[in-house]
Amino acid sequence: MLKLTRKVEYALIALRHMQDKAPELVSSTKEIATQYNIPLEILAKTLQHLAKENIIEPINGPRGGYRLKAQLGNINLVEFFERVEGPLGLSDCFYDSNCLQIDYCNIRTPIQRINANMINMFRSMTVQDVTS
Amino acid sequence: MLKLTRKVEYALIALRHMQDKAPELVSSTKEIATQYNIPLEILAKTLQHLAKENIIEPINGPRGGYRLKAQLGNINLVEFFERVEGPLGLSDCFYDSNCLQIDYCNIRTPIQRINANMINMFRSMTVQDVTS
DNA sequence: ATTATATACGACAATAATTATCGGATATAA
DNA sequence: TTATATCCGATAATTATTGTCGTATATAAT
Ligand code: SF4
Ligand code: SF4
Repeated sequence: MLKLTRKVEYALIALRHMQDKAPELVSSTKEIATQYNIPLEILAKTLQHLAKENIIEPINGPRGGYRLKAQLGNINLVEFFERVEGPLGLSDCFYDSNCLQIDYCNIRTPIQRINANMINMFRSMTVQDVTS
Repeated sequence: MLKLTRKVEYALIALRHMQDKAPELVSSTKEIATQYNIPLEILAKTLQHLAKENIIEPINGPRGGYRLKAQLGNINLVEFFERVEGPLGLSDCFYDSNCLQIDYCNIRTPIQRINANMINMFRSMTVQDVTS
């Protein structure tokens, strides 16, 4: 409960890896997968996803890879999580309404309050807070 | 990602239900399951669990059920989540160490910092904040 | 041009976590 | 004695997450 997914962790590991280099240098999927012991194919998908989101920039061909494109300090963690994993919330009912209890639920309002606290907390941090 | 489990939600719904009654009145599993449209057997397990944790008190036999035993204002949400669902953390490595990346991970420290923020936030609220 | 290396991407498979069900026991008030 | 309720282990179903495979495309180096 309340855990990050591996995909988010892999993304953060990769971003920090790129951040640690001079900005013009590229990092290949294989290089990152090897260094951090991450399954190559999954990391590849994750990086493709980050590229589609314009967070990193792909360089095709041999000696290719990715390098940072976005300013990590401008992406707060809520935005980042949602761009990587989709909608965020302590309960489904905040972005989807097929909860069987939704019409009778007596905790929805208080949970929403707590959810707002959590969202605010993550929004107060940026990806850079993880990669530095 | 970052969602509560149904079990936790069912527990909170039930606790709020009990809290809304005079303290000496009992609530049966069936009564709660019906009113909130929760699968009976799952709710039963959940309430048995809460009883073992001394959060509610079981009354056996016909006209039985449960009533509140603990002071909900004394149980913070971290404690509650952990008593209902086990150890809490944004990543496994804070309570378990079979993460394949653990020896190479470059984000463990910052994630731990963020985890601490999250834990502090949940610790600053009590079950009563949900049930009132 | 050819080759080797790298990303791109859809479809699929395996695993793990969560959620739900079943069967039969014990306690007790009426 | 009976009906109602909790108790509890075992198991099944479902869903979410995580991982794999095959093939296509791009491009730098030779
Ligand atoms: S309606 Fe209530 S039970 Fe359903 S997801 Fe929202 S908070 Fe949870
Ligand atoms: S070691 Fe790193 S990758 Fe593994 S669980 Fe901890 S933070 Fe996540």
